[in-house]
Amino acid sequence: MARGPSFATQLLKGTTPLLVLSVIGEGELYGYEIAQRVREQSGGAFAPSEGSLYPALHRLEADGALAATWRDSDRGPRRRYYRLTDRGRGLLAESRAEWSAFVRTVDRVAVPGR
Amino acid sequence: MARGPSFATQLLKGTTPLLVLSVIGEGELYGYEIAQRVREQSGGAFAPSEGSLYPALHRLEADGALAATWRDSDRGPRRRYYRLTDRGRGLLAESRAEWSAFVRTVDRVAVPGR
DNA sequence: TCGACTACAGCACAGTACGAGGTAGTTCCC
DNA sequence: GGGAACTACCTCGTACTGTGCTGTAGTCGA
Repeated sequence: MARGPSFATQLLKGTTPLLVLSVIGEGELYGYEIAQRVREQSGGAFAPSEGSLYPALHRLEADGALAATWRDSDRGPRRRYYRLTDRGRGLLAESRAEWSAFVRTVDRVAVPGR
Repeated sequence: MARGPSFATQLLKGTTPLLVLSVIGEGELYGYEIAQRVREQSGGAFAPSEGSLYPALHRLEADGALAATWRDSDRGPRRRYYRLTDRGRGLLAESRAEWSAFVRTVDRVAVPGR
């Protein structure tokens, strides 16, 4: 029957930068912690894997939206802390606006009675 | 600066089946017409390219969500008309529910004050 | 005859999510 | 001291999907 990935899995594509920027907007965080925040705040619905989280962080850093610094931990391996740059704050605002517009448009086509 | 595709382009990934099922739910349509409907109803925001529309239709047909028949046109090439099957109607309802849940969850993480 | 539009299809390419694997430090318990 | 479990980062191969381009083919108007 040509079973593919679930609909929800496909929807997830593209929202990672928005989610990541959003949680980092709350304060300086390191990678592992970002994944936990997203998982908690989404009620367990979103659990970004390491294979998608770390590349996304690197892309955002390369784009100048995030700045990062290594710091030792008193318990466990060292951590790479990320914070929003001015550019990142701008990108977050833009991304939120684009997300809202996107939702309105999909609803207009796909959800009856709107 | 590692410029990639726009945020909105990435978001689009995964919504195609929902949009396609939705417009076909309004009545039997052929491929080219489906693209036009989506474009019109989205106010021009979404314009599915042929390279993504036709594969999506074929996938949905292979999944048993759509049934199709060839018919001659009185003007121009023949057309392949698609209609929802019972399975397709079920999938449309499911997809709408998943979409709504997905939006609520993203909003919870990414949109402040909700 | 030529261009524009309709209508379908296939291909190479690009971007992203995931799973699996690797490295390395700490903690706890037997 | 040995092993499991957890923290924490990273990279690789794979799968899926959207796009642009090309191809085929019919109709229509200048």
